[in-house]
Amino acid sequence: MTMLDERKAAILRAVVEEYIDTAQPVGSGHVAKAPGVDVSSATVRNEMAGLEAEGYLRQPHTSAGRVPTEKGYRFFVDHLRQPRLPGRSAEEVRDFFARAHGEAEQMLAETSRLLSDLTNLTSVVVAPPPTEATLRSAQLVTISTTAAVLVAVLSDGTVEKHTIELPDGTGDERVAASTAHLTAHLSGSPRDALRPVPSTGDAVTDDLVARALAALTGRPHDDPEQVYVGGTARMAQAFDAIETVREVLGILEQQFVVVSLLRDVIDRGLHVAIGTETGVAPLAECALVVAPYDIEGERAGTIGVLGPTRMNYPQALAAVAVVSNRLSVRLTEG
Amino acid sequence: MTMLDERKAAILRAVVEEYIDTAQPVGSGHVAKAPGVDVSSATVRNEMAGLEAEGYLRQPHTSAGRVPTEKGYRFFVDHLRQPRLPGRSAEEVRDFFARAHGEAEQMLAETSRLLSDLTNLTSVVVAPPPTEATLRSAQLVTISTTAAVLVAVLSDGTVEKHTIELPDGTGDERVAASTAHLTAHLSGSPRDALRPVPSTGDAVTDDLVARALAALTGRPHDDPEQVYVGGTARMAQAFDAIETVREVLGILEQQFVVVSLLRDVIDRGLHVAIGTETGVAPLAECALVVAPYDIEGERAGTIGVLGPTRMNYPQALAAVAVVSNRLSVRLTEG
DNA sequence: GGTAGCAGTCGAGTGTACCGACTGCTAACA
DNA sequence: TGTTAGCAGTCGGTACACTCGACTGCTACC
Repeated sequence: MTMLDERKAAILRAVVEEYIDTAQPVGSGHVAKAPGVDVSSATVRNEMAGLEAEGYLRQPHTSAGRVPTEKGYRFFVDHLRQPRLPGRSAEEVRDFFARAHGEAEQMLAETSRLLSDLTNLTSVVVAPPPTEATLRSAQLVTISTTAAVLVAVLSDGTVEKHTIELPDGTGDERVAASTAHLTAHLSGSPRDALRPVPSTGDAVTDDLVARALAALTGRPHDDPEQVYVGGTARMAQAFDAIETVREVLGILEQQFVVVSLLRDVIDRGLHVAIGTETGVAPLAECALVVAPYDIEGERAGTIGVLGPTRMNYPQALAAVAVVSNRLSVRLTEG
Repeated sequence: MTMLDERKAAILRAVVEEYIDTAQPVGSGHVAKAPGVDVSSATVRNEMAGLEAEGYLRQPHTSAGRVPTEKGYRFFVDHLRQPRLPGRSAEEVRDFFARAHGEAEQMLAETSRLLSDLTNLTSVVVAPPPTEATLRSAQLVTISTTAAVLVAVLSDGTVEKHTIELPDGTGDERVAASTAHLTAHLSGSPRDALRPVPSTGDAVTDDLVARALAALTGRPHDDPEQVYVGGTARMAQAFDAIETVREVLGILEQQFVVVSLLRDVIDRGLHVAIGTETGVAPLAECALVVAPYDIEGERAGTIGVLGPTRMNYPQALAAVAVVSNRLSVRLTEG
């Protein structure tokens, strides 16, 4: 069922490659000239008819060449031998991670740009979800007579910030007391399961402590997983139907959709989702290449590129794979 | 020179309004029917010929209607009576700021979405530049045996985070000592002019303190002013030339360009920049409506919308004005 | 089983004619 | 003098016919 004889496979590959290159339906004549296909155009025609019957190819109109279907692209990527990144790009990646500096957030944003540059596609980088880290420190800092900032540092190095309104008549000493109290009772606790803290014996201080705790506990619908999208302009060159561009950009603006899209694909064990495989209707003409990255061996986040179904899969797969590897190393080393 | 008699002004206004509405060159017949123009199409033709000679209008082809030039749009916006936001939109803004919650960053990101929704245009929100705030607190928190996080809280409530590598053999007590030392000597100092701190008498601690200070002092090319761009998909409906969309999206991806563009416009004392007035070549077919917002009476950041030159200026001006006002109030109150 | 060649299909490109929406101009009019 | 009606002219857009070229499927032959 999923098997094709050697010759059909070669012909299918030739069609896909040519179509990726030219974006034009490809005819038997071109295929016959392709390397790896050593038969006449007539034979190619016969085989292509078969491939069409089996759903790998499709004819936009009678008397036109063939275009790959989703199934055709799927076969193509499934039978790709492991692709390598061209030397120049590999070097670019190396350079990037050698020069890379700064905090994780910034690195991820720049990684998005890198991916987009490498592949000439739109790129998506999903930051690691809020970890199950433990609290290392919680500090209240007075900002004005009525407000303070609660700064919480987690064991994974992330920092959370919340603005807290000060109860009337809170002096510096009570703020300090609260900080001490919070740190004493909370440090080491898992971020997601903070225990209530005992009373301090002072009502105002208790109030302040409660407010801080509430800020840490109740996280309403903030905390949307952070996602960095880069190279959206490239979407506009990929399609000539402006309507398609609009729809895809619309999807990309909905961070939540993007995040769950990537997660879904990964969860299904895929590296590539083609057209309707993405499960998102407006992306019917797009394909997505993804890879997870790790921090200290643990699944952390996901990176990927999004482009038209007729994108350069070998290049995209190679770029995503290499970048996710390097990124894992970089983030693990710190 | 910049004056037009009453009738010409009415005709120009009619042309601009009709063109904004239909995106089609408008002919004398339509203008003659417009409210406020009570002359025949023949007279309109005569006047339009004049307006064209003076550079307010332009004919795409002989035998086509007229289209406003930049100068035409400029006259139109300069002679707009102060526009009001339609009731429904005003309500939307009110609701938004009533519901608004969370930290400043998140608010700005959501404000960008709001603006884009109100105007159906691409929106840009530039966060306040790093302030001249003073340091309130600097705390080092150990994350692992080799790394710590430096958390600095500024008087304006912002929090800065830097990862610091720990010198070999730094124990908790030295980290604590460093924190104490930094806080003691730096709190109250302006963020941008941190003084060197005296030695602690311990070499390792001094090393650690120096590293923290370096992290605070040396900010290489991080710190690009934060900017939130929303509704880029709407750019794709605004133009039918895909090439234009691509160019504009390309510009919007360069945060630095966007930030300085807005700043330039504000500095020139403008609220609206039309076409080449933006000073950015690829935006020749775009117009930008901007307004600054304040925090406690001080110029803080800028908001704006970007759209085609034939955008709905009254709506855009009203939306930007109202949102910037409300935002100022909201950010000042805290 | 593979191939050459032929008949047939259909999109894309081209030239022509026509229609409609304009304009500028001129002559009449208040 | 300023306004208007009407007319001649321009030109983009659409419809249509036609050709051209790139395909295909099929059949007959090797």
